[in-house]
Amino acid sequence: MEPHEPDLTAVPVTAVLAALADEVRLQIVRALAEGGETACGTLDFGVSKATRSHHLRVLREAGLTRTRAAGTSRYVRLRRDELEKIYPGLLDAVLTPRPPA
Amino acid sequence: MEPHEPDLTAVPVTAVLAALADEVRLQIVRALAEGGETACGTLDFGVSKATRSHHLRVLREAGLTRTRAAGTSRYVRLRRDELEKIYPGLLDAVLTPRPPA
DNA sequence: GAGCTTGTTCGACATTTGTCGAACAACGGT
DNA sequence: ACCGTTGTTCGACAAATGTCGAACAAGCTC
Repeated sequence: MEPHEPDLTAVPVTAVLAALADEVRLQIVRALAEGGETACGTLDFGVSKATRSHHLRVLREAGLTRTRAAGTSRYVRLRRDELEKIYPGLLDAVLTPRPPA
Repeated sequence: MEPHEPDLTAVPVTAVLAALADEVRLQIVRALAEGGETACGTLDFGVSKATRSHHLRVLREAGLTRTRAAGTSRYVRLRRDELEKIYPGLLDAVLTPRPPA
């Protein structure tokens, strides 16, 4: 089945925000922003495989990531350009490790 | 009791995003962004008083709004400047009615 | 083909969240 | 002092959400 990667314009803003409003998913997004395309297995943040898979699906269905299958692995990457186009500044606002107080 | 309006730097990003990741609260934020300081009662989006009060508290405790009491009313306003300082671009990215596809 | 690796899916479960009505509190006007 | 207006708080409840282990699926290697 297709990985269900929606058109970003078809995803409600609230869904995008909700996808980012989780500590684990934010860590994933930060890792992807820094490391580019990454194998799922590399994204280990202290949760089980099942939970990680769940979070990756949420991100994917919110239009934040794309997934490419290769062998037994799956490679995930951020849809930065599209995101920047539709929600300019969003990622930067959220990704900066510690915003200047 | 004080309305519990936290220092924005003390609120985790996920809490800010979660506060924005709700349709009703987004409508409230949009109304505040457009209309400036607004009486609670004016913010009617088809939910009960109790629910509206709940949403306003979530926004306040996420550091997004400030509340001022006057008579029997309470006036709410967006903390735009602080928000812009700590999460530059966030509000704009979220507030624009329909971003250009 | 057997076995290992890599992920997804399937319940199950506890927690959180959005919603409401009702009760309560504070203030203003008559 | 009463009453109406404006909001908050208190359960209660249903729905959504994050988490896990176990089972399953798909691919690679020996």
